[in-house]
Amino acid sequence: MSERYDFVSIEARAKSKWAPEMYRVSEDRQARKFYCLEMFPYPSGALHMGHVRNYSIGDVLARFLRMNGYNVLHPMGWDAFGLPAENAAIQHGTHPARWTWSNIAHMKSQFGMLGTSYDWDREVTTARPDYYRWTQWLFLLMYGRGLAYRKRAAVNWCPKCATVLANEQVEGGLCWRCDSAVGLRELEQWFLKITDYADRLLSDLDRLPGWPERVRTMQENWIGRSEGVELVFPVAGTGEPIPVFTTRHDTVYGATYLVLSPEHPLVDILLARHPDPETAAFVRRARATDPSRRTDEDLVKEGIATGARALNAFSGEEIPIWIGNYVVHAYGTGAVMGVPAHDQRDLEFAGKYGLPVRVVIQDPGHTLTASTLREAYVEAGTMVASGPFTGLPNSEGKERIADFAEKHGLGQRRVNYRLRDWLISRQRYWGVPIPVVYCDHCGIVPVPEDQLPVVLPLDIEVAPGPSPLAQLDAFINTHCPSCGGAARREVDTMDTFIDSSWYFLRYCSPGDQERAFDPRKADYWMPVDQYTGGIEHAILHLLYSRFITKVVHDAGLLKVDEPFVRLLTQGMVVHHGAKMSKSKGNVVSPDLLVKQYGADALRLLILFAAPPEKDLEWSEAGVEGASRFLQRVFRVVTAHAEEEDGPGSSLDGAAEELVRFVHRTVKRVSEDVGRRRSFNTAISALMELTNAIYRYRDQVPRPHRAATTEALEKLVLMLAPFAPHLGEELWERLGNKGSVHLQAWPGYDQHLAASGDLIVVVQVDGKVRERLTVPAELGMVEVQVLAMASERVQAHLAGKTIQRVVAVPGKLINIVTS
RNA sequence: GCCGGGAUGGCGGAACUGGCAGACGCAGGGGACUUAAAAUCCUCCGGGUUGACGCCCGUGCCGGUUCGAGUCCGGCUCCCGGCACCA
Repeated sequence: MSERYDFVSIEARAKSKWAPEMYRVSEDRQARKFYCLEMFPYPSGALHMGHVRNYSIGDVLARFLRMNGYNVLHPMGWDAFGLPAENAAIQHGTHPARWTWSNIAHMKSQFGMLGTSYDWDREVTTARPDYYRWTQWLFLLMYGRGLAYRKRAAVNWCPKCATVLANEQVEGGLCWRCDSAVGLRELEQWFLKITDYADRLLSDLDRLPGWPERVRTMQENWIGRSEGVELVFPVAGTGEPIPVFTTRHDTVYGATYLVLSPEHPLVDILLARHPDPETAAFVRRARATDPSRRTDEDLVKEGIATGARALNAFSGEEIPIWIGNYVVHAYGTGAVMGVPAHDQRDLEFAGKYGLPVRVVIQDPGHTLTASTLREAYVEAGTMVASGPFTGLPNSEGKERIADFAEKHGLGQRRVNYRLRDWLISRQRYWGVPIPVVYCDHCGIVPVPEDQLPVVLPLDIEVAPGPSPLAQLDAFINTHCPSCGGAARREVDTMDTFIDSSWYFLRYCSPGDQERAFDPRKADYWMPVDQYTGGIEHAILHLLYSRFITKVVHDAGLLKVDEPFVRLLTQGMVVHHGAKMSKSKGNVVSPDLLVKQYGADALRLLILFAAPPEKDLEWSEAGVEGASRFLQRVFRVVTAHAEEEDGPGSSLDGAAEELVRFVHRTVKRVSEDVGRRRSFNTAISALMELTNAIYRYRDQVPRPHRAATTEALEKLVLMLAPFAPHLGEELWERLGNKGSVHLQAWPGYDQHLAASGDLIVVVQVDGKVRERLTVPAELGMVEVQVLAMASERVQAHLAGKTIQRVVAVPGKLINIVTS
């Protein structure tokens, strides 16, 4: 009666064997370092399947690289500030801190359950003063470098979260967290000048070949660089300059009007000069439209003439100035020139309001006429009706007009970005206090570094409505660090994305009391060699982290200026075709699965079922398959271990073939996990090896002892990163001492892996007609002779003339007939 | 509209540099063991055709390059993701 695979006791035994110091690391300049990082979780309550996937990937890599001799930094922590804690506090009458700490405790125990290999000595928690003190320090660093500033602006406001949001956190006009429609509010808020870094954030994407194309493209789109010219149109009569940004300055002779955004400062000036109730009403209405509807495609393009005119210095004409609801104030200069013939939007606008259309770029194919133009012509062509530039190809005209504008003070070349500065103020309690006080005498005064942290008071009541900080006099009232007089503290907290945009630096020296991170240690560990996390952070967290890293680099505190060398964005875990969520009722609990099948089976399945970057459709049957495989491994190792020791039968052909198979598998798995990060194929290779071992043992009366031991030991070593508990158990049962996770990754003999019999395909005219099993050492000339001798091949060659023979060594022979 | 990614058996997927399409697993059919079941093992499993050996077709669609295309090129269709009155 053979023993069954009892994962409950095996996993408990393995865990009891693992000491915390097993994965503890320090800087070792002799060893090759590897920083293996997974996005730390928000402590929302419990780990879900998405987490299991994320952290299984990271754990396999960390264990694999450790076995390969790397000094692996593999830390974990908690992105612990955030709104859900406040909402939970309101709902359940608890405190955000208590809710957060208890979630962390539970989730940490779940990590233990999964058997992940973290250096827990490096645990960071963003909501603890020993961490957020340095988040505040980072803010001061940026303030000192002119990268943090306060500005009154119309900002995104989520009514449900009762706070403002950064542009990146508004998705299609809706709040990224709660999907409420976002409105606009005119508020004075703190911003970080990420736009100063727009160019570098864009161009340095080229230095990230280890990132998925998809993510780089998304960041590229988000930054939205466009090259053009800012042309100045003076107001006729008064001469006030109206700069407009355009990428089509080659069409400037076709500009027949200007359009200002409703928020443009000149609008109020012109209105004051020529009061008109209709225009005033239009402006009021346009300004009140919230941003979610403003960028709506269905928004009707509307405008109104101001009556004022501006000079088109190129054509010498005076053209009307309009106000239009479709002009985005925050982009460019908030004013555009209207060229109906060569811009679809302008053509529609001109059509609606009877503005003149003038063709200035001619289609080389067929001649365009302004009166019959139904679609704007936006392709390349020859410039016409464009003064001295007439006759030029428009691409050349573009350069000439830009040169001309710069020479005559009519405008300048400019680069514009879609990216906006990062709004970081949040009208919420559970976050990092912005370390600033407001003094009637001195104005905005940053809290000096030696007075950090500005502690978030914990003795508060969280209730719906405004942040409790804003009502807490004991917090608000303070002294000015500069003049000592009475002053008020900033009551807003920081966007929690700041917390997570530098945590990878803190992991390098988590206990440092003197500074955010020790540069010597950070320079050792950074950059993160492999970062794993969800695609949903393609812009948000990943762009912010790149920005902060560059700032810290520029401050001379860090050698690297890109944080993540290689990025793996894992796909979602879906169930019944939809992302798992409580509201859809399709959630599968990892705890339950661990109870039913064990952590090893769960980890194995989640890596086996799909390549890491693809979405994974959850299947209950799959986990049974994974469990079945582990049982097969368990049974064969146990059977072998129980067999009498001894030489077994001699090293015959079958045993030799097994050894070759082992070496081939080690090669495959090493490449799949190491170079390709292809865990699903690595696991399938391990399954094939297991099948081969079974086949061998069935084939011979007494298996060759050494060959079988080698096969099983290597199988167990390679399985260990995926199924760490079973790996540990079986390593011991094979008679080995010490943890399997501290062993060296098995090597393989290149020659052995490439030796043995192989199958060469013989084609006639590209169609497979024969498969020859030949020794790998056999030359292709000999193989060709065998191929020609084949009856089947001969049958297909009957009556044909051989024209040529293509031979691919070790693979195929193709006999081509005429 | 622009940009990026994708489409392979009943299902998840494999085929890495142009060289055996469907590895590995799931589901299913048949069988062995068993009083029976579970577990385990063996076997079949893209379509058509054949008594059989085989032969023909087949990687979203149309065409091309090549001795040879799931893979490369051109043109489409559909799906997913990002951006979008950004001038």
